[in-house]
Amino acid sequence: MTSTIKDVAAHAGFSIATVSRAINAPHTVNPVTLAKVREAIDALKFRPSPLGRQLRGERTRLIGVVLPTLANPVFAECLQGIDELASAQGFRLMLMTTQYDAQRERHAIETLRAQRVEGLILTVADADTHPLLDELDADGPLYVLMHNDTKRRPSVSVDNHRAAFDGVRMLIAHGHRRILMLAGTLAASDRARQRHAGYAQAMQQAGLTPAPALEVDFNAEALAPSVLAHLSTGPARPTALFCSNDLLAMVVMRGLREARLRVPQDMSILGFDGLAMGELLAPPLASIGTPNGEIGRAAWQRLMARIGGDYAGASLGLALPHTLREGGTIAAIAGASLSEASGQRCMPDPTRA
Amino acid sequence: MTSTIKDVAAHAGFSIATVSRAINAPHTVNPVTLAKVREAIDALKFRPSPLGRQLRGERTRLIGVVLPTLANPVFAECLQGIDELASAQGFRLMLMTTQYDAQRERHAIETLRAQRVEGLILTVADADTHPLLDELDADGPLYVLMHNDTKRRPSVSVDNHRAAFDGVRMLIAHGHRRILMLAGTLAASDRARQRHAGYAQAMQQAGLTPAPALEVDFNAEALAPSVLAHLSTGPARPTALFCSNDLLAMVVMRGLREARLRVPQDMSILGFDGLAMGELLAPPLASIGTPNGEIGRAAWQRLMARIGGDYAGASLGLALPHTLREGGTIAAIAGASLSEASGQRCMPDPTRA
DNA sequence: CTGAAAGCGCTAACAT
DNA sequence: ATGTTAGCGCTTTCAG
Repeated sequence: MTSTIKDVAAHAGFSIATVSRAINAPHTVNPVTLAKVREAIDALKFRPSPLGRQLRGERTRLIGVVLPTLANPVFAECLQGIDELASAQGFRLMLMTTQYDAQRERHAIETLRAQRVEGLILTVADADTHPLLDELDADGPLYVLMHNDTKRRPSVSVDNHRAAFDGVRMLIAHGHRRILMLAGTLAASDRARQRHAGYAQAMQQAGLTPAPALEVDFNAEALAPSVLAHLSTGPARPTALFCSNDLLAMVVMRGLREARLRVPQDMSILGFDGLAMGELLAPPLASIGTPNGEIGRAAWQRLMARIGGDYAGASLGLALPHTLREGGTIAAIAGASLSEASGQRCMPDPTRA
Repeated sequence: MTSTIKDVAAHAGFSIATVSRAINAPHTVNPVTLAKVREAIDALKFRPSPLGRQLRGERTRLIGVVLPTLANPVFAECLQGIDELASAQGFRLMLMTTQYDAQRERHAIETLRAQRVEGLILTVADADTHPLLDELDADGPLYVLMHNDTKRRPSVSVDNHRAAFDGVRMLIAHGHRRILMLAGTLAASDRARQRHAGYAQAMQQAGLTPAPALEVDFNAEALAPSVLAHLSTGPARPTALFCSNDLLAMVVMRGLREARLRVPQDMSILGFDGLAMGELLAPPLASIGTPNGEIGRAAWQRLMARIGGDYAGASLGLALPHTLREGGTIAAIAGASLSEASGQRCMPDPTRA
């Protein structure tokens, strides 16, 4: 395995150029020669080193992937989707995670760039205001964003605004009037912003008053007293919570249980992400679903399109359809008209596609 | 960014060798020169290409990671642990997944090897009988296994036999006598075998008869009729199920619910993995926990030790301590003595450490 | 159809 | 302290 093209050439009795051709353009070499070279390759268990090729300035067949974390299955699923296509097409993946940290984002991109990746698939905290992406636009490599919901850059996501809007409308159709949105500490991300905007629009459209998102500490064992106060006190307490992601929704559900609030009788819960695991909860978690594997695969295809020179079709944001999973965590409030709830079937906004 | 060491040299008015030294051994160059070179580096936004270094035969600073899948949080967590240390130490990770497929395992290892990774961290289906690992032992690169529980090779895991033994003993201490083990379709893995052996030993030691593991289709929506028949019929039906992993346990819980069997009143459930998510279920899933992040980090450290030439300490299997999470999915059977349950505190077998 | 040689970006002797 | 040069493994003109 430490054998090089030189060894093969010597073993076969030809020049390294012929060996190279035998590998990369078999039809240009004499069949007899070809056979001998192949024999030598087998005998020496030779595998051409990508390093040589890469250095030679050709394609490195390397794609960088930058994700916030793998602790959230959303990203693990995306990566799974990417990996599927990548390995089928003979590309290698170089992975870096950022923990939502801007400095680590910068470092990851620089490292990958230095490694001469041919393309980059990434999820950043906030795509619109990201100077690094401007740099990438300026002098490569080509990239595609995942889950960053922006019109200004090549990306694959769902329409977060619309998705949240649909979800909250569904809560309203179930008779809820006091609906609060809960967000993780990462309220600064572009998707969190857009989900809140969707929430606000749905509320206003129904003549209700949206509230700012309430920040919840993700890693805490129980819900903070200040948060609980918002949820359980008085006649004005919310009857439904829209959580900006499923992991958060699960933590909140546990917190509520510990606070002796029943889901969904005392509080309805709507998550965002559609994690498969949510369905296994009791009651099964209602959630707005994103097709993560599909997002990963679509991001890959767009990246390949861009690398192939197809800038026109692949330069803008692509919104994949979201789904609405109506689990057991949503109760209807007495007297509500449910007629409004049906008929809204989760289409992406066509102006974004 | 497409600038090379040559460009910098030209810009600064020195030779490429001086530039190289300025980067790799700053103290050996004249401070004034150094300043000029650095200025040029900044001006051109030059970052040395790892490719050149790698080809030069130095360290590639590349580590390959081979995992069955990222859909199971167990592996995502391991990867997270690895990534933590890797990025802190300036290594890059190349990731490949195998979907438990032997051919893909082979392909992944060959690809990574061709890329000249300095080391490999992997989880394979069955470590003991794996010819590829013998090849790796023979001519590198160095590797460490994760979650493969074998004495014969460098690995980091828990003591699966002992862990299953502890867990099943706990079930027995709760008064259960008819305990069945359920396994995913991957019953062929080394860990599944050892978990079953642990189950069998605990049963026998209590004078009970172990049964072969019952295979369950992971991806099915509901439990197969044939499986349900095993679980729900007659007076000899099991009162407790030991599931070979948490994902399986969750699927089984849903299946039981649909079959109108209550957990834990009608059936107790014990999982394996200790996924954080299991605690959010209702009732919270009892499970044997593996410290996945820690396993990833330990694997990294062993690999680094081996690369550093420390073969003695890092060449054998390391078993990290498992934990026993007693969730709400386990009910006591009337008349059981619980005295036996306490006192067993999840230590790894000292002969393995 | 095959070989010789240049060069990708870099490091490390070896010279100066 | 700095420059010159060879060479890592490979692909690709350019000659034969």
